[in-house]
Amino acid sequence: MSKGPFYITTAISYVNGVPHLGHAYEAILTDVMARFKRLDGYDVLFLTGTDEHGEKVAKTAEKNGMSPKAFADQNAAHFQAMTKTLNISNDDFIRTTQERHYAASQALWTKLQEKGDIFPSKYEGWYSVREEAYFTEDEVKEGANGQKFGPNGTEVLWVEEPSYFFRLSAYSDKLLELYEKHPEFIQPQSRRNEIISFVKRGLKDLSVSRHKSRLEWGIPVPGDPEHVMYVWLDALTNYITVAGYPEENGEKFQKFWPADRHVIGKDISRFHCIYWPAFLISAGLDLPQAVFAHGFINVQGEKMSKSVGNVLSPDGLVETYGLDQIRYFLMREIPHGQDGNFSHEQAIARINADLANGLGNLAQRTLSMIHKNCDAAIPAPGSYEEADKALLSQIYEKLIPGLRPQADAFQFHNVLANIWKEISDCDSYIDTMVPWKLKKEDPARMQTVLYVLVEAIRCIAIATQPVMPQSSGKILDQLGVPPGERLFAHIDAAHALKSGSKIDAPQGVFPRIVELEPQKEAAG
RNA sequence: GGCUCUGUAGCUCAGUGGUAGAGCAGAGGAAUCAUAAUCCUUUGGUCGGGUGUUCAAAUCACCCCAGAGCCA
Repeated sequence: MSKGPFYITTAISYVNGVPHLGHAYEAILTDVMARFKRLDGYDVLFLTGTDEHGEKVAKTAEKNGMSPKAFADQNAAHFQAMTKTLNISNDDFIRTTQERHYAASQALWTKLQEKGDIFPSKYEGWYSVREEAYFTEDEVKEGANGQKFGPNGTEVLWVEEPSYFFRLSAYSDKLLELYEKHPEFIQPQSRRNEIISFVKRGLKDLSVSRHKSRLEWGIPVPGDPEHVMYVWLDALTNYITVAGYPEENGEKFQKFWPADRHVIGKDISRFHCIYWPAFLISAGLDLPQAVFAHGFINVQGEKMSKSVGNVLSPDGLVETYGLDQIRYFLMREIPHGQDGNFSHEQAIARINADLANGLGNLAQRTLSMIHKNCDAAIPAPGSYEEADKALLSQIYEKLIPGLRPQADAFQFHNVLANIWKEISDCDSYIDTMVPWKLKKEDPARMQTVLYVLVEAIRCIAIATQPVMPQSSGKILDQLGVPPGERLFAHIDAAHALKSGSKIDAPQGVFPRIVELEPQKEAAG
C-alpha cells in the first residue's frame, strides 16, 4: 500500500562541460532520498536531466566546430552515462531540447503573458562585442579618450535591444510571505537568510528573452519568432514538463505536482527560491514544498578547478574506491548543507573503518560461523534471553522511525551514524555471547545467538539499501531474503528469516583497501 | 562597505543557560568466530580572543580576530 506520491528532482546539469564530483554528489544525494522514500512505501517520481540551451553552450559548440544540438547531444550522453555509473534510480531523464519541453515552456510563457506578467520592453546595458557578454555599470571603466571598457579590457558599447520582461517586481511581498509561512521552503537556514535579505531589498523585473540576432539557441517565444526564451525560464520549467504540463488536469500532474523536493547546488538558489516560485504563482500553479541547496566539495582542501587540475571524475572515483564505497563516503562525510572536503586519506579511513571493519566484517564473521557450524543453513532459535530481545526490538521498533526525520532533512550522515550504532551493538553482543565458546558448551544457545545476529543483519542491510543498493543487496542475497521482502515495512518479526534455508559460503562484500605505498592523488 | 554563516579533543563533527560529548586516530588490556577484523578501558579540550548580563555562559549581548558565503 502506497503512502502517497513523492516527487524529487536534481537540478538539470548544464551541458557546457562534462560531469565531475559535484554532479555526482548531487545525483547521489537525491538518489538516496528517492530510494529511502521508495523503501518507505512512497510512490516516487525521481527526475534528473540536462539543461542544453543558452549562450555558453552555443559558444562552446561553435569553438568545437559543432552545431549546438550536436554538441549538446554529445555532452548530455555523458550525463546520462553518469546516472548508470553511479546507479542512480531516476525515473525520467529530461533534456530541455526535447519536444515535450518546448511544449511545456511555451505553454508556461503563454500563461504568464496572459496573466499580464510578461511584457515587451527593452534591455539596456553595456555589451562587449568581442566577448559577447553584458556588463553592469560598476564593472565598466572609462578610458582616457572616453571609451568604455569591460573588466577584461575589451571595449563595451551601450546597447538597447527589445526584450520581454517578467514582472518580478510585483512578487516581492508574495515571496516574503511564502518564506515566512513556510520556513522549510528554503533549506538550509543560511541560504534562507540570504534569499530573504536579497528579496527584502526589492526585486527588479527580469529580462526573459533574447533577440535572435544575439542568440538563436533557445526555445522560440510564442508569437514572436524574433526572440528566444531566457535560458533559466526554460530550464526551470523542466520540473513541470516531466509532470505532464500543460496537462494540468492530467493524471500525472495531479499526482506528482507540486514537487516535494528540489535538490540544487547553493550557487543556483536564487533561481529556485525567487524566480521559480514567482513564475509558478503567476501561472496559478502550486509551489514545491522545499528547495534544498547543498554545498560544494573541495578536494584535499582546495576548490575543484581545471587550472589546479584536481577535478575528480565520477568514473575515476568509482574505479578507485568502488561505487557503494564512494556513495557511502559522500553521504557519511559531507556535512549537511555545507561545503565538504574530499581527500584520499579520509576516504580510505572511512571505507576501511566503517565498511570493511564494520558492516562487512560483521556480516562475514556471522555468516561464516553459521556456514561452518549450522549445516550451512539459517539456524533455529530457541527461547530468547533479555539481551536477544533487547537487540532485536531496538532494531524492529526504533531504527526506521528514528531515521525518517533525519532523512526528510537530508541528514544522511546522521541516518548512517544511527545505523552504525546498531552494527556496533551487534559486535558487542557477539563478544558478550561468545558463540565460539557456546559451540562446545551449549550448541542450541549458539544457534539462538547466531539467529539473532543474522536477523539483525537482515534488518541493517535493508536499512542501508538507499545509500548502498548493490552491496546491501549482496548481503540480503547471501541471507536468502526474497527480493519482494526488502522494504522498511519488512523490518519486523513477521518477516524474520526462515530457519533451515540454506546459505552459501559467505563472500566479503567490502574489501579492505590496503596500500603498499602511500598514494598522493586520488582518482582523476 | 552592508548582511549571513562557521570557529568545541590530533581529524570530522554533535551539543542554544545548570558539573564539557561522539566517531576516527593514539595508549593499555581481553578475545581469536571474522576481511590482523572485534570487544573493554583509557589519554586528550582554559569550547577562536575579550568585555558584559546572570547564582550559573560553549550556549545570551557587545567588541575584536580568522575562514566561507550573499549583496553592493
